[in-house]
Formats: sequence, C-alpha cells, structure tokens
Amino acid sequence: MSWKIKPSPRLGAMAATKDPRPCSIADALALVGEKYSLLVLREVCLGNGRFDQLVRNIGAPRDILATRLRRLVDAGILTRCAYSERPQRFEYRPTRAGLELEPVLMTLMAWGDRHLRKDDDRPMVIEHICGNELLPVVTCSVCGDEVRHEDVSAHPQAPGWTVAGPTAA
Amino acid sequence: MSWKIKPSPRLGAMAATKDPRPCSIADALALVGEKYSLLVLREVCLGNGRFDQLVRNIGAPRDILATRLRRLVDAGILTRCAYSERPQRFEYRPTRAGLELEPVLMTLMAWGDRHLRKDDDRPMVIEHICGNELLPVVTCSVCGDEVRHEDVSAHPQAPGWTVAGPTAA
DNA sequence: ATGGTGAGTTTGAATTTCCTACTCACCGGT
DNA sequence: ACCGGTGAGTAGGAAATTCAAACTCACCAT
Repeated sequence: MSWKIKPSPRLGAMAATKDPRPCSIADALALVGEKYSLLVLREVCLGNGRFDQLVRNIGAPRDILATRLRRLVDAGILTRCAYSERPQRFEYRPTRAGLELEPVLMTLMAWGDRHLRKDDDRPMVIEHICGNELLPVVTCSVCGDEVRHEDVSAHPQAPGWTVAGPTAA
Repeated sequence: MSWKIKPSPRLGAMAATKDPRPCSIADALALVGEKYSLLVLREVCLGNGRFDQLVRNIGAPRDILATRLRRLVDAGILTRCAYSERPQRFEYRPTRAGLELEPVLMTLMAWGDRHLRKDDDRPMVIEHICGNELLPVVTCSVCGDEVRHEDVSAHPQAPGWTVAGPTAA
C-alpha cells in the first residue's frame, strides 16, 4: 500500500499574509469601505438620514443597512438622533468626522462623471458658493498647486516597509 | 380546519428598491468599491504591480486578487503588461483613468491619518514636489477655495429625484 | 377595529470570501 | 537529468456575508 506523501507546501506561495502594508487607506476602507457605507454617507450628507429613505435611495437590504448604520455610529461618523418622541423616530446625521469624508465622495463622483458616463449626462451637479459648478480638484495645502501623480513621492514610515514592499526577506 | 390567511405583505416595507438614486458615486463604487480594489490601486500607483507583491502588500487571498485584477483591467483602470518574455511575467500598471483615482486615495488617506490615528504615527508620508509634506485639500477648480460642506448644494438631474429622494409617490 | 407608517429584526436561501493546496512554465545548480 | 525555487495564477470545499421577503412593535388616523 502506498500513501501520497504530503509534499511540504510551497513556501513561496502562501495565503494572504497576515501583516499587509500598514496604511491609513486600508484602515479607512476597513471602516467605510463595506458595500453601501459610502452611499449612506452620501445620503446623510444630502440631509437625507431616515431609515426608509436610506433604503429607498441607496437600494440596500434593510438588515444590511441596519448593520452598517450601527457600525458608522459606533465609529463616530454618524449620530442617531430622534427627530420625534412619541412616536419615537430617528434620523442619522453626519458628525464632523463624517462630514470630512465628503471630499472623498466628491472626488469619487467627479471621477465617475468623467470616466463612467459618456457626454454630460451627470446624474447630479454640485454647485459651489462661488456660483459655478463644482469641479473638485485636489491641491497641496502648502503651495496650492493641483496634485499630480508625478509630483508626489511616498515615504513609508513603518520599519521594514519601503514603497516597493517589505525589505527583501 | 383553519388556514392562516396570508395577509398581503405590507406595501410600505419592501425590499431594497431596484432603482436607487442614479449617482456616479454609486457607479464608481460598483467598479472600484469591492474589497481590496482600491488597495490594488494604491500598490499599483506606488509602482508595485506584480501579483505576488500585491498578495503580500495587500493581504488579499490570491484568488480574490485575481478576480479583482481581471475586473480592473476590463474596466480600463489597469493594464497587464509583460515585463519579461520567457519566462512570461506580468505586471499591472495604472492607466490614465487609474491614475486619476489617486486623488480619491489621497483624500481617503488624509482622512484616515486624521481620524483613525492618535498623534502623528502616520504609516506613510507623501511629499509634494514643492518640498513640503502633502496635505491634500479639495478645492473648487474655478475659484480655488477649499470646498466646505456648507458652501455646496447638490442638484439632482434625473427626473423624479430631488435631493431628498424620489418625488412623493 | 382596521389600516398605515417608521424603524428595524428574523429566517432561510443564494453568493462571496477565505484557506490550503495544486498547477504550469521556466530557470539555476549539480 | 533531476531537484528545488519562483511567478502567476487555478481548484475545491468550508466559513462568512448578503439578499429577499416577511414579521414585529409602537404609534397614529379613520
């Protein structure tokens, strides 16, 4: 009788490493990157924070939405405030931290408008107080210039991490 | 014998509506909002586009990563180019459209740095060509002012949609 | 008493993700 | 020629999530 000897698994091809690059993008996404979370924030920033409105406008299943809302409230991104006692009814509103995610939504929307739609059939236009349609641009807070890919360089701070990955094992 | 009469289901409390608010944020997220997709973009923008590097630096399961890469390539956000024939080896690189998502990553990172970390233990610092650390700010491309929540107003274009949801049914 | 609304919860089925291992093509050393 | 190693994935089954539809509870209006 013969057994298939278990040939020690390849050492190079392992599962997802348990310590990926430490990064605030990853951390932020762990909080608001789940399906629907950013759409909740969109609606809430539009002033539209009641449960059934969220269900309708986002198109999310009610139970999932309830889970997301709990998480966003716990994270301090939303607050749940009563807009009526007897009958008790609630409304979700962005906290300061939540409002500070709006720039993310705006740049994302601008990208979608530019790359996902042909012509000018934008489903929503944002007007700036200056009187013009808002075309959001990301700039350097110091010099004020628009940020371009070739004008920035990343410097990882965590030990063992370079821009190219962990220092050669 | 008695049957439980099926009491026609409530009309008010239905499942997720099949036509949520039309919105480029939603469309963009449908493309790049799945788990890991934006982290792929992060690595690829860092110039780090080989499969095994992505696995290590992102911490994603290999099969999921393969699926995401296919999707991003199909969407025209990444390209898969050979960096060596014999043996064939590939590398993923951002297209123009992919690079234009960098502002989203930057604002997200800045938010994470500000709200998810106490003190200044940022895992990564970005330097702008002007010589300073980059603190990205979203501004109005016309007037140049920083965009603040209270300075913008949204105008949905789709018929039947106001900022507050579908026109009263 | 009946029906309606807001804000969720429950339940079971359908999808996705995750983990571990496996493949294929090639290279480099002995 | 054989052995081990690397890059870039694929395969298969268990575990976790999502989804749709219905159900609950408290209250108000008729």
